[in-house]
Amino acid sequence: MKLPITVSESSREPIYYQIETQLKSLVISGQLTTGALLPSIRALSSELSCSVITTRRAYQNLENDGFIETVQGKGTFVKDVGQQVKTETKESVAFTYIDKLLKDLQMLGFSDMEIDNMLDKALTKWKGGKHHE
Amino acid sequence: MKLPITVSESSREPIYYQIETQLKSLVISGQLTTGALLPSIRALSSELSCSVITTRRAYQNLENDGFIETVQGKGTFVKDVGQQVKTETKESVAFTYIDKLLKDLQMLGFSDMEIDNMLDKALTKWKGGKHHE
DNA sequence: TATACTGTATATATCAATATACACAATATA
DNA sequence: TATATTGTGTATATTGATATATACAGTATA
Repeated sequence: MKLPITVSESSREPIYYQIETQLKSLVISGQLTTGALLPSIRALSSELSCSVITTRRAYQNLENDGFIETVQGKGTFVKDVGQQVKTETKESVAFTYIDKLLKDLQMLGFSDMEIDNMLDKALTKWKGGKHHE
Repeated sequence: MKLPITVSESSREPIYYQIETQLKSLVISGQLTTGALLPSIRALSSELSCSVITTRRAYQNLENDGFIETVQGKGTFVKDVGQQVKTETKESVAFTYIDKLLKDLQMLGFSDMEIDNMLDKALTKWKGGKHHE
């Protein structure tokens, strides 16, 4: 099972955190359903060209947060996450992301109108080009 | 001279990098002009409740990138950055930020229309509430 | 019962952040 | 006009977080 997860070497966020965040997104968005078997830490570390310890740490943090469950020798599985928790988490995370973007763009010196225009343009391009990349 | 710089303790980006990024934004947005004296590494570290070494590292990286210049015993000053470089950097950085947001929102499972609506709403709120915070 | 797959634990290297002592430049003041 | 003081940036040593390789242990299956 190959998951749509990527890590950026140039990002300053820890690799384990990049993995953790994306896996959490896959769970709360429903792309990974309850009981699903996740890739083994070895398979994932090979896929992402990182250490087993790094994928392990991501899994462990998610287990501590109640999103997944690991069983020695068997594998790691998605736990049941209530629909309400999913929705609330999604919206909360989305708000945080958007808010940060607006702050960053303002600090770069863009006006409200410029921000508006850039977002419009980016969205149009995004909708059109998403499936060809 | 108090600069509009903040560091987030919960962010997983290194503190020196948060400072570096925001200072660079202030320079390329023109909010800090050529020759301007930056706060001393001690003043800034005190303001941000971090170590002198951390602010120092941000300044040093910016010096290596040609944005500022430090003089032993005197202080740190903004270097002359060409208008073209400023504009290009601004647009490039903005594009990177927006692209990342769209990717993140998609991974959270939002549809194009939902993303559109969320951004619209956030922008409206942003324009209205910006000056009251 | 061998082997091939799971997750787990230990030790090591590098990066991020810190406190503290050092060196250079401007300035107040005796 | 010395020189003490206070402001700059700089260098060293130490702690904690991040990432790694490698050896260990549990589980399923050929």
